[in-house]
Amino acid sequence: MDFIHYLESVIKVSGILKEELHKLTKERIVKKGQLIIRNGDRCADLFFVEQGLLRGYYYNDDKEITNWFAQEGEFATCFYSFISKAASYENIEALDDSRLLQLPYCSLQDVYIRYPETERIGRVLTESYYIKLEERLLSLRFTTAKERYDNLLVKNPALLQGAQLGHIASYLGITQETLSRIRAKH
Amino acid sequence: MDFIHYLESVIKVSGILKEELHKLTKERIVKKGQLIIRNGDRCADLFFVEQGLLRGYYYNDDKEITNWFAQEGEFATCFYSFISKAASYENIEALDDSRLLQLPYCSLQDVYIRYPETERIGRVLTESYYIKLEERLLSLRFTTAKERYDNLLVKNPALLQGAQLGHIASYLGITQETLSRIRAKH
DNA sequence: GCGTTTTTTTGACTTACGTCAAAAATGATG
DNA sequence: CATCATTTTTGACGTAAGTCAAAAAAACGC
Repeated sequence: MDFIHYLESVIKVSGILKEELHKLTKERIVKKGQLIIRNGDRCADLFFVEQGLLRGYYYNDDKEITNWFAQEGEFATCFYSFISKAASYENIEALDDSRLLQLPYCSLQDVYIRYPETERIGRVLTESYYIKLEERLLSLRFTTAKERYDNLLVKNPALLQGAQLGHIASYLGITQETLSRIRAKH
Repeated sequence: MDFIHYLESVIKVSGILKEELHKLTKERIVKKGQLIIRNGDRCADLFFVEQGLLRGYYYNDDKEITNWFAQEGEFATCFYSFISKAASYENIEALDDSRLLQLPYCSLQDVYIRYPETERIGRVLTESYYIKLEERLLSLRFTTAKERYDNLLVKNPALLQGAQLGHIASYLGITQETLSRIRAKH
């Protein structure tokens, strides 16, 4: 799924807008292990993963906590920083050699103003991310560590290949040790 | 803070749009204890609390879990149901005699289409609710029960008047018993 | 004001998961 | 392929908060 196709699934994208977006958007190739956003910096770009895998994480009490993964065909950004223009508390790291599209905040705002119909994309996307976050909160609060792991195993087995145990564990809200014990019992 | 003033803080609201919104919006008076949305029903309205206090809650394992409170000047809806048109898993209850403004989903969609600049309100509002939810998740995950209570005490003392202990407790992600013990130690 | 229901508190006990530490497995590098 | 670093597993023990149950306090209806 490429960027323009994704947008076309949400709104009609005119030829002019397509061209405009193509101009504003920059392709970026990153290597496995590369840090794309460092916490403390402002995250002023919206990324779209064309190929590869990204991880958003932060530190809590000196421990790395993975907040999200972005797989091919998904958006990625430090949402809080991107929206509020404040410094990011998250880091973004490439877990694989990846090809990204990069759209600066100011370009996006510009598009919003010049093509008001794009506000709809922003709204619909944000709504869908809200729903996902709500589901995540419910799952962290009311399901056991094992249920969350089993659920991920079913819903996103690809992730368990690309990311390592510690990343998955903190993403699921548990320690590495606990996840290892869960796996040991099949 | 009334509805129109709130909107005006986000975008310019033309006279025509104001009138339009006034026409589409219905005032609704509800009594303390009244159920406004029942889970299983679709929540097809966006509410704005002009006066009073609402509570959104759901059941998990036969236990009531308070998901949010909406105080004066705030919006309230079963977000998931409102966005997706699916049945709501939440209930909405008035914790006080309240005066609400009620805007139906279809009217809102209509406004979005006829006044594209309002998409911006939808987007900005959703963004701000996303950030709040993110903060909520972090707080549930990384702070102790006592820290969460102390924090609420500072940030929203009014809530501790209007709502009862059980509501507050499940909102903070703890049991009533635990919250009672926290309070006992000043 | 008195009895009934609802809400809050207190107590004894349980539990899922965390912590700390060390061993085993895996993988990268010259 | 031997070495060193990183990742995963295993073990012993700790703890914040949950559960169940019953008493105390507050709120409500008549």
